[in-house]
Amino acid sequence: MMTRLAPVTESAKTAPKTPVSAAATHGGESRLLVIDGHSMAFRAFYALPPENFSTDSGQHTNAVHGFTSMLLTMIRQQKPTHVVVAFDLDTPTFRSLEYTEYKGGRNKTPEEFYGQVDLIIKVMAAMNIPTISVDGFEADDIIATLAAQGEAAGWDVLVVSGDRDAFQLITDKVLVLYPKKGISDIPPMDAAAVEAKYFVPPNRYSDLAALVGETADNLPGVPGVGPKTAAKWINLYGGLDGVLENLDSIGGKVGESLRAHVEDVRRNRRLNHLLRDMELPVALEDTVLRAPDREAVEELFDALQFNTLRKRLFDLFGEEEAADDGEGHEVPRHEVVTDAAALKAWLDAGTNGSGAPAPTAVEVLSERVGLMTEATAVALVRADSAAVVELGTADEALDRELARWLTSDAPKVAHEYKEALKALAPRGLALGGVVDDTSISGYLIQPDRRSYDLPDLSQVHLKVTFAAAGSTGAGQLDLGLEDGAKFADAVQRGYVALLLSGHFAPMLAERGADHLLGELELPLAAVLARMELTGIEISRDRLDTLMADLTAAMDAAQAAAFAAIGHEVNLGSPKQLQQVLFEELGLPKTKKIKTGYTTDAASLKALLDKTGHEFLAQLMAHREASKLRQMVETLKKSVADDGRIHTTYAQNVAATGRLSSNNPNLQNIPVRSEEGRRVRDMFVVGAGYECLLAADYSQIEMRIMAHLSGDAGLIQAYAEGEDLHRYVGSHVFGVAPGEVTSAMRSKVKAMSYGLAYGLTSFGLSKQLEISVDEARTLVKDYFDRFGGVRDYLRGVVEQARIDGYTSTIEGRRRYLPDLSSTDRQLRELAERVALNSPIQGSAADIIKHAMLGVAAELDRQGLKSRMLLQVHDELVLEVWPGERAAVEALVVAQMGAAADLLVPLEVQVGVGSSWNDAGH
DNA sequence: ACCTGAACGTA
DNA sequence: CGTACGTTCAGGTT
Repeated sequence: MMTRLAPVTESAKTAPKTPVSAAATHGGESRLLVIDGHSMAFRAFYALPPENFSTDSGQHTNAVHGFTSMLLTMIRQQKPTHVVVAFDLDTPTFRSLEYTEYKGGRNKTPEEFYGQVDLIIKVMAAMNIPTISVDGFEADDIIATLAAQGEAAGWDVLVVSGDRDAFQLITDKVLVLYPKKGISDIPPMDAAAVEAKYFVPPNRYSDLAALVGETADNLPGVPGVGPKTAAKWINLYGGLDGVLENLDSIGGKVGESLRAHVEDVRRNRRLNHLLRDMELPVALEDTVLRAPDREAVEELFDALQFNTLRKRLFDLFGEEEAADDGEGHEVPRHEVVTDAAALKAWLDAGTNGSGAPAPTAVEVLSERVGLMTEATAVALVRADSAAVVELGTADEALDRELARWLTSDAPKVAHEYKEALKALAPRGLALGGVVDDTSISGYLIQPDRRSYDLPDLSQVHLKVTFAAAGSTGAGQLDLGLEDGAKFADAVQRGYVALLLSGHFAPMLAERGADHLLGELELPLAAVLARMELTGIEISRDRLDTLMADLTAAMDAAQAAAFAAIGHEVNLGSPKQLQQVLFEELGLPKTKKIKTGYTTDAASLKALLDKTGHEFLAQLMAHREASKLRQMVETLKKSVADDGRIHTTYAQNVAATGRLSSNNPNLQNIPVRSEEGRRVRDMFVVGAGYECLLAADYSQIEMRIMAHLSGDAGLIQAYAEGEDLHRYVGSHVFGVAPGEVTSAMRSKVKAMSYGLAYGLTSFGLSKQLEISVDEARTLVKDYFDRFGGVRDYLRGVVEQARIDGYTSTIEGRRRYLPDLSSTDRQLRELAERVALNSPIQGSAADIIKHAMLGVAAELDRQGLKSRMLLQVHDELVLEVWPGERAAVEALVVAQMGAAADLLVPLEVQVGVGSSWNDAGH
């Protein structure tokens, strides 16, 4: 069994950089890297946007760039001694001659891909890496033959392919690197991984594929037979031959199906069998990894405009580039530190330098324990050396030394600091002195990215593609990598975080965002970690009762709905509902959507009012009950062993600066409906505590609007403590405050909030069910009275167009390039975003400050009460007996003082034994 | 196995 | 044709 997937040295302190050519010649073991050229070129093509990679002459190079980058990463990580790339030809193969539809039905090759394979072959030639293609055969056969030859010679073989047929090659000596997505995530598949995924050993994979079929190759399998059924048969009869011999003993519909398609299966098996005994034009020994042809690389990479890749290539092969800036992306080797003295020596070596000590990256390795994670080792990475400390070794001196340093002010860089804290906590370890978390600094620089994974950030900001070697984050497949590979992977991640941190620092400074990172987000991460670890208590009794009630309500509504139309239908399927509502019952059509006509709640309500059809009433009742039931079911599943729910807050998801909550989402627990509030009633005070306390800001977004706009009228209203909507209503409608009717008040309320979202007259008319003209007049009257608001809103968009971004009161930016888009829809959306972001974002800034204040004050006063939840403008705390008054006072004080606005920040507080009771 | 759209809960 | 999210399901595609 080959286990080492990345180089590990235990005593490499003196050799931080190891050119591959040296690695290739020392030691007796040979490692062959075989690459499926076309499939990886395609992966690279789809992983990188073609528009970002082209030469001045217009030749697209995204596939070439991605392929080369992937190859360099592979060579660096896997340290092969031999490398070869196999390509398909366009000519017919023995497979397409037997079965003309083979690989048919594929989409046409995109235009941008043309010519890139030829360029890849040229790059390989310049790198002195042999490429092989053989007329009449596929790359897969070449690969299989090479793997067989390598294995026969006693070598380790790594096959890089995006084609699943390669799985049949896996043995103790042969691993397949199969890209999961793109080219940055290529986990190794070994026999265990194949079995885990397909339930058969690798040598039976082709049997399975023959039964199931392979859409990519246009090979249909047996209808109704998926991997599970196929694996069952194969394991029962000892392979496909056994299955075919026992055709008649397989019963059921699938058995019939199999007998009807047995010829397809035989054909599939013939076609997916890979040849392992081809005559190849290149001998195994000729694939030895040599130094690249420097001149050829220079010339070719000049033409391709590959400057970063050129540097990486020469760094990798140990050739010094002229004027090396010392920033070569070479991951330092690591040592596994096993005693306190060695750890201290390593740590001291990093702090002895003159001037300010350079930060050390801290990457925590962890394993899942139930719903929680627990640290198993810590990787410490500096620019030129790295150390790994395993936890739980029972070496107390080592543990003490590590704990001392982790807690100390020694500057540290992390990626996902909060997760590190949560993993370290169960081992009694803290983490101090963290000066950067690249998942957060990356977010502050560019808050609307989808992902802040290290590979993504690295690709975007450093232009370095690096492949995650294996199990990294939680929830990923643990392929049973040896510790060494995991450590090397963690060191690599730490190293990339270190590079990113250095890259981000000047960007943050330039934006004036240092304080957002250092004084807001990083301290907040520690507060959030504690909240997440604490969780909130759930009442089992209430949960079970509610489940039962909702199930009964759902079933009753479903039965009544079926009775109303005389047959069954999937009430959860919009498609089937459309059929029933608009075709069967012939009800009037609702608003058009992509897939037909909407069946959303508002439309159903309108239809019910119009027609009074019983089905509609029952459908709506069913929707509400099943929705709630599903929510309760999900909550039930996320109750941990301690009887509490531990959500996870994301600090880098909402582009405005808000937190988001997931697993489960505790920021969307119902509150409006009576039934919904029963869900909120399941959240109760924990044993030993006195009550829950909920504190929320009153109208924080409107107050921010008043502050930002400086509108005298709004400021006065808040200063006088008036009912804001009543006050505004009296001015807009020109009546005395006492004469503002509830209809007037709700119109004004809708408009006030709408303005903060970039509401249009059209939208307002829709919401208030008035004419557009009426809405327009309302807006005009509003702005006549509150001109500051109009001027502010207008100014925000203008300024954002000039600057390219909006800012919150703390200087949190959101970039809005679409403000200058020629696409009207995009542009107007960006305008609404520009209106909303400073308001929503400033509210987020404020409550984040409040959380830091509350946490600090609880701590300072030595109280045992604790913060549990944040819901955008609300905090929920668990109060220790006797601390209620003190907690209430400090929460009000800290939330109220979280920002210095032109209007007061009002805080409402409630207490109770459940979250619902504490609300108001 | 993965993705998208519709729907709906919150602020 | 107000903003910001997360989750679920169905239905469609690997």
